[in-house]
Amino acid sequence: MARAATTADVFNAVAEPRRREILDLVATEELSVSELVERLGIPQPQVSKHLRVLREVGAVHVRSDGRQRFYRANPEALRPIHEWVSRYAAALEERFGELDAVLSELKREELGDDCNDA
Amino acid sequence: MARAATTADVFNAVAEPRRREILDLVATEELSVSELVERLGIPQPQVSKHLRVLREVGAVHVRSDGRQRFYRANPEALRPIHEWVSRYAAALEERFGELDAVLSELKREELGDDCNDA
DNA sequence: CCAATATATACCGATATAGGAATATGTCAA
DNA sequence: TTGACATATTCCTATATCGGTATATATTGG
Repeated sequence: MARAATTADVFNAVAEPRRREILDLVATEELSVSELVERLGIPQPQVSKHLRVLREVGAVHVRSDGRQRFYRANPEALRPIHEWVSRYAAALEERFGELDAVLSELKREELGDDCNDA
Repeated sequence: MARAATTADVFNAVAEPRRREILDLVATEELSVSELVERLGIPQPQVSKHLRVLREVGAVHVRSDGRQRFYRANPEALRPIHEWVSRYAAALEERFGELDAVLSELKREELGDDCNDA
């Protein structure tokens, strides 16, 4: 067996930097394929193919208007990623806390090291 | 060019479910390869290969003790994912808010619909 | 109907897998 | 040294890409 399909789940879908870029572009506003092509600076077929992957994992919604198709991000599809990584978020923030502790320690030492067990 | 290497970045590394499973296992406690093999129920070479990928993106730390190697997760490596998906977290939580609103609405209707603009 | 526009799909080539089996490396013990 | 144990690496095959090019499928306007 080879690697899992990019359409297997949203983790695989957004492992591709271009697709994250596309999601970021359509996160706040609806964009047509042409507009995406223009902003990304890559050939239209590639954009369509990336959009297909994003569609198949539900990461984008499409609205047809004439011959244009407007895409927008569907953050709900990112929930599995958010939930998974959130289990580590505490540790990440704890690390910030540790950093703060270290900095405080350094600052205390800097102010005067005559405070050790004296 | 084919797909990006799994070792290219942490997004690709954790796109593989087994590797997320491994990270989850070593998130709270240090585990040897044998213990991982036992808990995952997959052949040892595969575990070692997954661990190698996780190592190469810095997602795990290793400690050698005799002939054993103990692995533990390094949440810091997940920060890019956390930061990226956090930009969508607001939308996700907003949706929770919407859901709450809908539920409240349903509950209010259930309690008595004679309260509408009366 | 025909042409032009907007988008999607098909085909091709190169590559990086993931899984399985076998083997290599490293470490302890007798 | 020899053997057993723990782990890493190598070789193999099948597959699912991703990029590029060409083409198919709407949809609109004249």
